[in-house]
Amino acid sequence: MMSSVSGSESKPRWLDENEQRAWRAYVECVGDLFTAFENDLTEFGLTMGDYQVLVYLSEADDQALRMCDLARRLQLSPSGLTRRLDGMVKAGWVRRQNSQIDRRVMLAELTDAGRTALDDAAPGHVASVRRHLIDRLDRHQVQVMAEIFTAVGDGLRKESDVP
Amino acid sequence: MMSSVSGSESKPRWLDENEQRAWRAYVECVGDLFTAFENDLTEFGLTMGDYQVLVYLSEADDQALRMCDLARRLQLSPSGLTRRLDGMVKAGWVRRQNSQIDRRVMLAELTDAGRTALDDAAPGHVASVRRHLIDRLDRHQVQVMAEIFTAVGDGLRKESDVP
DNA sequence: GGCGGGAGCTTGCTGGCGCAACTGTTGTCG
DNA sequence: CGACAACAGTTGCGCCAGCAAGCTCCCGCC
Repeated sequence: MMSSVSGSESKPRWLDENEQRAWRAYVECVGDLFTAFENDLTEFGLTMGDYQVLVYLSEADDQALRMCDLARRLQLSPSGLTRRLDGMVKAGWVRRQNSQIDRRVMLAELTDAGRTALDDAAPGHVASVRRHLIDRLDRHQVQVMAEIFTAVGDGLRKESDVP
Repeated sequence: MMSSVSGSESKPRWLDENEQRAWRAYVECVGDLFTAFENDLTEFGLTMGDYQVLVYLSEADDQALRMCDLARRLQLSPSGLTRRLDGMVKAGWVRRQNSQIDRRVMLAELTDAGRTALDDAAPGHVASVRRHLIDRLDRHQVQVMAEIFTAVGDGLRKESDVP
């Protein structure tokens, strides 16, 4: 008892028809959507994970981010990021660098090869996102989609840092 | 070059601001949302994967489905399903059964324990879905969410069975 | 000023899943 | 009828990611 989920045990407010449709469609779609993006990216020798790393690094001030910050943005555990970077370092896209300011910190820095890989893949990836997702929606749906996921994302973030 | 994605290489139609917002919010949210559901389900000793198996079996005619049909609905590879069922059989929620009609086929059948596990978890899971997702949206947003993901899902299905 | 708590990263272990290869079964076509 | 393609499921292998433990290093507090 007193779980975060309980309180509903008394009276489970089920989903109405519309909610049900939204939920089922979402659950059944999300996985396939992800693998569709992954498949399209293999052409460039990248995974979605790799691609996101490249994007975040390319947007960072010195093309570099602290591991922990990067991990948070990628929603990845520390160990997960360590290993993903292992691969990307070996591929030559990223360089590890010790921070001068805080010697605990490891910086992940985008290499020229990494920037090139991103530039090569970006058009294809955007096209993929359009083809599978964006271009299937009208302006209004895109607008609402943004609202939905910022709202949900905010909610999740709010909950997780209460403790 | 000569990729399936190409045709866009000539002129990469980038995402406008709204599309960008929708896409980023989506990507950054989806993972956390999934793990939120998973965390809430651990309370009942289930994963999202287990839960979905239970749901689909409980909705099937004889509380049973062919492995391949189940795999398709779960968007899971054959081997993936084999192993997931291994766990669920050991947990006593599902029974394997040879089909009389087609001896290649293995049926996955819901046990009474499985039905009970589902009934126990369902209210909490629905509450979780409400808390993290549905109740953060208004009626219209829910409506549009259903539209979005049925449209995208249809698109994905259409593409994948062209070959 | 040094000491304890906590932050940041890595490593060993484990579990889940996809791919490819294999077995057994069915269906089809000459 | 007999051969061959296609289908259903399982198994070996490898990859990726999370958790827990361990190391180094920072910082606040006595």
